[in-house]
Amino acid sequence: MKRNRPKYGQIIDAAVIIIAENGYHQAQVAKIAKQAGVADGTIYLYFKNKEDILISLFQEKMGAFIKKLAKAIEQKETAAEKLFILVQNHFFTFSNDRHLAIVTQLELRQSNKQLRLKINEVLKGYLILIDEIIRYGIKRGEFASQLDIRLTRQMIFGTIDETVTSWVMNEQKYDLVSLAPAVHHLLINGCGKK
Amino acid sequence: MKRNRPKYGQIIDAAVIIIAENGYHQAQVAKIAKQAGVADGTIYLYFKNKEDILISLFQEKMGAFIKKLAKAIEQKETAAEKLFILVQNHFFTFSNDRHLAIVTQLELRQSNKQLRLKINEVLKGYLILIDEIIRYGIKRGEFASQLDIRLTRQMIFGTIDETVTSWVMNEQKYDLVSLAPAVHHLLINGCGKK
Amino acid sequence: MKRNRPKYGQIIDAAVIIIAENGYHQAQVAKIAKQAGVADGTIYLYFKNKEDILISLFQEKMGAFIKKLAKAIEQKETAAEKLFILVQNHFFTFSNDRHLAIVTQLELRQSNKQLRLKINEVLKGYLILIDEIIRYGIKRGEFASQLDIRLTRQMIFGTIDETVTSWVMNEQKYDLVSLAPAVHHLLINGCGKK
Amino acid sequence: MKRNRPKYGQIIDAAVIIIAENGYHQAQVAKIAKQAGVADGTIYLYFKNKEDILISLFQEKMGAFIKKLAKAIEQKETAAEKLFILVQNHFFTFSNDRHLAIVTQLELRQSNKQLRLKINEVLKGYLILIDEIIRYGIKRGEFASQLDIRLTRQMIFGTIDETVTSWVMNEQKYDLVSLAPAVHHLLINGCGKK
DNA sequence: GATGAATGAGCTTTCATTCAT
DNA sequence: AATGAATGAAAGCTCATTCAT
Repeated sequence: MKRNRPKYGQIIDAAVIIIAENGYHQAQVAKIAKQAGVADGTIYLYFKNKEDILISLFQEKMGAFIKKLAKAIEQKETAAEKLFILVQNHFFTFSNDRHLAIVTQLELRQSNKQLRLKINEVLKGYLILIDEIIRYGIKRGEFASQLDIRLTRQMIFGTIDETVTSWVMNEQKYDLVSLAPAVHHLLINGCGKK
Repeated sequence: MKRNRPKYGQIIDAAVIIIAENGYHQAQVAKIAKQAGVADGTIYLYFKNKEDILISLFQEKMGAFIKKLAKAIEQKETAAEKLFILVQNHFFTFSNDRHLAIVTQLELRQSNKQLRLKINEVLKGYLILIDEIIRYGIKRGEFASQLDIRLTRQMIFGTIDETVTSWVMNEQKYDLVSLAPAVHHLLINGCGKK
Repeated sequence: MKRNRPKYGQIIDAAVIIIAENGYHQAQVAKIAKQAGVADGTIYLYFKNKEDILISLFQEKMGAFIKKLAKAIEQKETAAEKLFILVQNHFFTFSNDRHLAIVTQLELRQSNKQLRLKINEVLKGYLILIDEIIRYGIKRGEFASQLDIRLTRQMIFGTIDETVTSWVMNEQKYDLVSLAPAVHHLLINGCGKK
Repeated sequence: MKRNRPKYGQIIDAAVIIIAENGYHQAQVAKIAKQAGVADGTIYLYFKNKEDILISLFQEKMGAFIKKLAKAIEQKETAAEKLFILVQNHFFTFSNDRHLAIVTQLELRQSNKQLRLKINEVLKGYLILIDEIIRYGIKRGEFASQLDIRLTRQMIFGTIDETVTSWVMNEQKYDLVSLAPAVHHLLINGCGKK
């Protein structure tokens, strides 16, 4: 299996760095190959084409994040706690990998519709986690019973995403993780019973 | 002044149509020129370069929207009403100009960091409107006094933006404006006192 | 019309020279452009792609030759005379444009099936001329009445083509035109009544 | 001797199949290796490079054919009979190996001048057979004494070759062997005394 | 002898921008 | 002011060949 061989990960990590440092449109395959310490052609032994690098990158990095997140959420008892874990983990993960933050929040969004559809496919796993928390919260009576699941999910995801994007565009110059409680509070309020 | 001559608006309107129908990366200057009914070279009598068309497009369209929005908000008494007007106008405006919705929510986000910084410059006017509502709501005692202005603004903008983007990506197949009350409710909850 | 503007012919003539001198696989677009005295991109204002240059080249050069040939053949009374004109003109034309001879006899045959099908389309006009002479000869009683048209055409074309190809592969070091009478004699014999 | 080891023939046979089914330009070494059931690198234990496979292919296949042909021709008494055997055997051989027919008539002609010169080297053996028949026919008084050997050979080879190529390009949808008598008749006529 | 992962040179085409008319 | 023909830089991908195992 290709994705278990060391060069696979090497190339993806190189892509993250090159895209973060040069921008999406200046991230030529040749640059990525050089950063990964392989020949240009080697890239194509592991990836179908350039787009495939980007999709794989997103799948690997976000997939791992979502899996870790799902486990952490499971541990918690209340919907409020679960939502807090989600916000905090999200902020923590991107704080710890600033290159990845730039790539997912800014650069990968410059890709074409085709690629973004594949990215959304991956994101679906994340959105499902949010949906589950909302339903759980309603069932437990923590959240208002008349909540529209889709809109509430859009509020939660939109707020978190906008917060991270703002932080990245401000060149990550304040501490993101410490915002988690306040953001969580806003969201809980939004979901809460009046 | 160039922006008062008829061809200026003609070219911007052509750009909106061409980008919406062909996507950002397939919106060549030649196509825009043809749609606008001018020669390729004529574009450069009105705009410095291609990026300048896109920035101007955003300035013209969003600028007009923000101005209109500011006036409508002024009319309302309470922060909750003001926020409702903001949400509803936002949804209404994009519902009525579906080309513009595609361009601002999907296509223009594929531009490079450089361009997006300029776009954010324009958006700042919109964000200030949000900030004013939040402050006004706190001052009037409608909103919780401990609200973090920036985070709250990010929640409001993030939620609205995510809602519109989802609607565009779902090919605008449901009614966006009718979501305004529910979205407003979520946001007011988020801002509200416990 | 593009094919009437001077650069159209300029590029085709440049392609003939470059292909003849460098071979089909070493005839890069950049080389052709340079030889034609235009920019690389200019090529694409006149031709859809590289293959289109080659097809157009063949159409222009062979098309003109076939047209000229048809006129010359018309002038002659007997099938034998017509056939002689065909052989002689064929040899004469390629003798006078040695670059073209190399391109059509050697280099263009290295193209892919796709291109060769288009080339055959053009050649059809030539083969029709041969067919007409054969039918005319049979009708006039010059040629044997039981001749199979297709096979006879293949003999005539095959013989002429092989003769020219041999001459080109021998680096054109003998006089091709002076072979016309002997070749004609062979063919007439082949077609003749016993 | 390498050409006596089983993998040598295996690779050549694989090459014929791959080239016939994929075309010259789509016949990558990797594909040939896979078809032959060997590793890519193994090819280079038996052949100097890719071109060497093609030359060897032609040598092996055409060499065997020419040898067989020479023997068959020897058996016959008259030049006319010998020529008939040649035409018939030629048609028969390619009828029976349609892959080989595609490769020699269409695909190998897409090779570069270099390779075709080597191919011509092999073909020389075939052309010599033709020459011998012509000389024999003249000597025996069957053929016209003033025949130009080279031109007559070009007529014979050109006619046969064109007939086979046409048959291949028509997707081999008629019976080639049954054309032998008519083709033979044309050629004999061409060679004959008036 | 056999393998197959790795190499890296090489080329067509697009398109924003210019400038002579 | 307006035109539109001409420019030319820039990059993803293929595949014959090698060589460590």
